[in-house]
Formats: sequence, structure tokens, C-alpha cells
Amino acid sequence: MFENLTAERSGVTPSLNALRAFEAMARTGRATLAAEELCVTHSAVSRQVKALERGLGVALFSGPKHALRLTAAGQDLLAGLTPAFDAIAAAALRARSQTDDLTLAVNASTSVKWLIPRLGRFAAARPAVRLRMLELAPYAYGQRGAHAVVRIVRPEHLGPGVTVFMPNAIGPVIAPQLLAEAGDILAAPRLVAGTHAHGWAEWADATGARLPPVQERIFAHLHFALDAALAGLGAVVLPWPLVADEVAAGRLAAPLPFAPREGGFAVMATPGVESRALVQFTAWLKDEGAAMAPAPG
Amino acid sequence: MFENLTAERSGVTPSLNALRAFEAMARTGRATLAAEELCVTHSAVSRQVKALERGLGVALFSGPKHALRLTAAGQDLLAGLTPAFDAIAAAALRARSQTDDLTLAVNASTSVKWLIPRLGRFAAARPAVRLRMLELAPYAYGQRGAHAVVRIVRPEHLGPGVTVFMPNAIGPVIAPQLLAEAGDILAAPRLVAGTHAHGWAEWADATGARLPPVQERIFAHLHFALDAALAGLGAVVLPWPLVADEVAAGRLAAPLPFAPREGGFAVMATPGVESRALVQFTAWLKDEGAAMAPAPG
DNA sequence: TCGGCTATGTTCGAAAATCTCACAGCGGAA
DNA sequence: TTCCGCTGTGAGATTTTCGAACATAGCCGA
Repeated sequence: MFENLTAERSGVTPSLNALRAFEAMARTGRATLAAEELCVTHSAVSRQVKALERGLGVALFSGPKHALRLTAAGQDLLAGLTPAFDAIAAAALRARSQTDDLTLAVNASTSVKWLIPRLGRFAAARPAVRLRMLELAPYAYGQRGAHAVVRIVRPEHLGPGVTVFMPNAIGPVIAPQLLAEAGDILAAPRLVAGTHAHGWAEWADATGARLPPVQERIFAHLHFALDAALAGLGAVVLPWPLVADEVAAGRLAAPLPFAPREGGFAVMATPGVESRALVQFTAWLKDEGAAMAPAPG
Repeated sequence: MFENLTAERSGVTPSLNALRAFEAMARTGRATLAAEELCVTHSAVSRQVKALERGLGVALFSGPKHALRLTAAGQDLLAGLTPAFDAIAAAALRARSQTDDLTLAVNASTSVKWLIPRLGRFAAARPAVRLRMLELAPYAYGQRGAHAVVRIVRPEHLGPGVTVFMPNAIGPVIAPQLLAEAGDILAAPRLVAGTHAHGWAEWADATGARLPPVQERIFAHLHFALDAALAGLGAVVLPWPLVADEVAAGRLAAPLPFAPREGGFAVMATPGVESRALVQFTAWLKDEGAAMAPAPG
């Protein structure tokens, strides 16, 4: 009928960690992605969510294991949790920001091939800022616990708090020696980055180029494909800022015009978080972006 | 200068449990109260908060140990965390509510001496509702994880979501045998409840009675003082609804008029939480309250 | 000035929550 | 059909967290 007078915590509010695991799994749609985000194994996420369902006495997911869907209760719970966890992360970040810390979530390719090589200049200009960088999941446009996200932003994600500091344009590059051998960059083997599988097609659509069938090689990331191109394995369509230095140094050739892309490289400030260091960093990014050579074509 | 590219979770967002411990300690102002609220020892709270300060690199409390004050960073963090944890608790409660669960936080005295004796009737009327009751801290007007709070509400806490189901009036009661011995209820030893230390003075102010000096005995709770009065240890000023049944049964005498108090016994719905069971319970409370005999005087 | 009182901080062993690893089960894709 | 990707589960290990007792510090009344 009714439980006795008790203040036992268990059963009143479920474990916060379990709620966070659920929130990540519900938001990403898969336990594996949630596990990656939380830096644990999928097993841990699965366990937490199961424990949460047991504690609440409500099913949160339904459907076959390979295509889970949120129940109505799960959707309602997710809607309540996401802004709350965002607020907690933002509050914690504000507290930490007292000390000129700046935490950025950066796309791995952008980071390795553009940002990190320039970070020494920022550190020299703003020695007080202690920068901390997190790897941003390729599909993610936000990262809890970071003051801002730095990535290529599509036009539909532009808005307040998003500062484009450098335009984007994509086009094919190739090692000069391989270009000489193949005669035509479009006749060389094509390297494809898994995170931008449609790079060649997009560039061809935009420029009207026709792509003869050639061998393709798949790489997980843009920067792997870039390194492969440097090594002479083939041609690859990449954002201009990531290859500009290599082209200027003669290690890559860009014989064909690049196609401008809407949006661009941008820094996306996390809502609810303010940081003097982020303002300084954004200004520095705009300076660096302005100093980039324009893309060919 | 800057840390390397890493997604390590630790250091990005502090432990949620530590944040919750801080939120409770900052809100209540004391580690001991926070520990009580979280059902842990003060030691655990202290360590969590210390760990949080270390992790954030910011002092959250300052001042002497016996009179801690929040720093500016602590105030900002608290302001961000409280609504977020409220939202999480509300969301979790909504999820649980799918199943006719109803969690109430009740003042211990009200619970023991009024609510619990009547709960059998509620259970008979609404057998589907699974009631869970938590002990509410005497000073608290809200409890995370509960659909509603049931307690005596002062007029300044009335408002939307607060339903007064029974008026309050306070006055002195005494065991009939002791009344016969002492001749005058005001001449008998006075029992005082620590949670309502000014009960006698308030009643005397309201009724114009004069209190001759007599022996006083202190009890921690209203219901302890009530039991003491039943045992013939003295007279005590108590809310009428808590003693009405004993007076009707002749186990206590109420020879002097009671003084009405503004506000009254009320159920305070937790914002953001809806529950069919709570609606039913509130209606039942109003019925029970209407059935109470009026206070003497 | 001296203990009593109250409340926080600390230490260390113990308990509990949580994670990882390994494997099973289940569908869809090749 | 077989492979592949994903989730779920059992057992063991690890990390986190807790509790109890003691140490410490400031207020207060004598």
C-alpha cells in the first residue's frame, strides 16, 4: 500500500551518473556513441541505463536492439535532462573560467592541420591563457564542458554566438611528383576521407568537373587522407585552409580551382558561458584567418 | 602553455555527485545540513566539496569554519546548479509518475499524529496509488524527488501550487488527570517542542493569556511533546488537528480557547511535476480536513 | 582565561558503485 | 549463409565513495 516514512535517498532521485548515461544514449541514439562521449565502454552505458529503467520502473527504450527507439517516457525524460545537464556543465565551466582557463572542443583534422601549428603564436600573444583542447566528435556541433567548439560550420548552423573566422573552399590537391606522373590530377587515384565521403562529388558539382573512374582509397579522417596525399598516394579534395601551407611550400599542388562553401571555419561559443579568454582567442582566430592566402580559383 | 588534445573526462566536467554535494551545502549554508539532506555524513560532503574546489581550481567557500560564506564563484555556481538539479529531479519524477507512484515529503509531527492514522482511508479509496513518504526537514518548504510537500505553511509561503486543506489553530492541551491535580492548565509544567520553541508565547500573545513561571521541559519534536502530554508530564501548545482526536477521545483536555494561525496545513506541489495521483491525494486531503472538528474557542 | 559546545576537516579501513573484459544474441548487409 | 555492428549480461577488478573516530577551530558563558 505505502512505504514507511523514510528519507532513503535511493529510489527518490536516481543516480545522477545513470541519468547522464541515459541522456547521452538517448541524445546520440546509440549506446556506443554515448560510451564514446562519456569515455567509458558501451557496457557501462548499457548497465547504467538498465539500472535507471529498473529504478524508475519505466521502459525508456523499446524496439529491437539494433534500432532502439525512445519510449514516450524516455522522450520526456530526455527533454528534461538535456538542458539541465547543459546548465550544470556551463555553470561548472563558468566557475573554472575565473582563472583564464579556456577549453575548446576541436575537430581533429582542423586541429592537427591548421590550429595546432598556429597555437604557438597564440600562446606568445596571450601567455596568461591556459588552453585545454578536447577532441570533438565529427558529427557534433556542441560539447559540454568546453567554452566553445571550433569546426567547419554549415550555413544552417550559423547564428548568434557563431563567429566565422575563415571562409571555406574545397578542391583537389596532389603531390607534385604524382601529378607529373599522372599528367592530370583527375586521373590519379582518389583518396576519400570517411568523414567527408562526398568531397569529390561536391567539388565536381560545384565546378562542373567530370570525374573519370579511378581507384579510390578510404581514410578515416581528412588529415589521414592529407598525409596520404603528401606521401604521393593520390589526389584528395580538402578544405583550402588545411592545405594552404603545404601548397605554399610546394609539397602539394592545387592545379584546379577550388569551390567556395557556404558557412566556413567558425568558433561556436557555448551558450551560457562567458570567458575573456574566449574573446581573445576568437579575435586571434579572425586575425589568423584574415592572414590566410585565398584559395585558387 | 596548453594541454594536449585529449578527451579525458576528468577535469572537463566535475563529478556530478560533488556538484550536488556543493549545491546542497551552499544552499543550506552548512555541511551538516547538506549531509542530512543527502543522507550521508558531513564528512562525505566536506570531502566532495573539497575535491570540487581542487578540481575547479577555485575557492567556493571562505571565512572561518563555523561561519562559512560563499565566494563570488561559489554564488555563481550555486545559482547555475540549483535550477538544474531541480529540473533533473522533476524530470526523473515525471518519468516515475507514469505508474501511479506518489512521493510526498511530510513534516514528521504532522505525519505521525495526523496523516499516517488517516492513510488507511486513502489507500482504501485509491488502491492504485503507491504512496512513498519522505521525512521533510523542519525548516524546508521543498524537497527534491517528491511530488509535493505536506506541512504547516505560513502565509508568506502561500501561492500557486499551494493548497490549504485544513486551518491551523494552536492552543494548550493537558492530560485530564494532571489538569485535575494542578487545577489550572497554566500552572502545570510546560512542555516545549524545539521545532516550535515560541508556541506558548505565540498563543499567549494571541489570546491575551498570562503565563506564570513554571517548570519547562524541552522536546525535539511536536509529537514527542504530545506524547509527553498524554503521559501526564505537562501542558503543551500544539496545532489543533494534531490533538483533535485525543481531545475527542478524552485522553487530552483543551480547556482554553485556541488561537487561529494564518496559513494552515497545506500541500505544496513541486513545480514542474504533474501527477494524477497528487490531484487525487489533494482532493482527499481537503475532504479529511473538512471533516475535522473545529478548534475550541 | 577556561572548558563546553558546535561544526568542519582529516585519516584510514570498509563498502558500494562502477567499469572492463569477454562472450552471447539478434538483425541486417554482403 | 556468413559476416558485421550493436546491445545485453556475468564475473572479476578497480575506482569511487562512505563511515567512524579523532583533530581542530571559534563562539559563549562562567
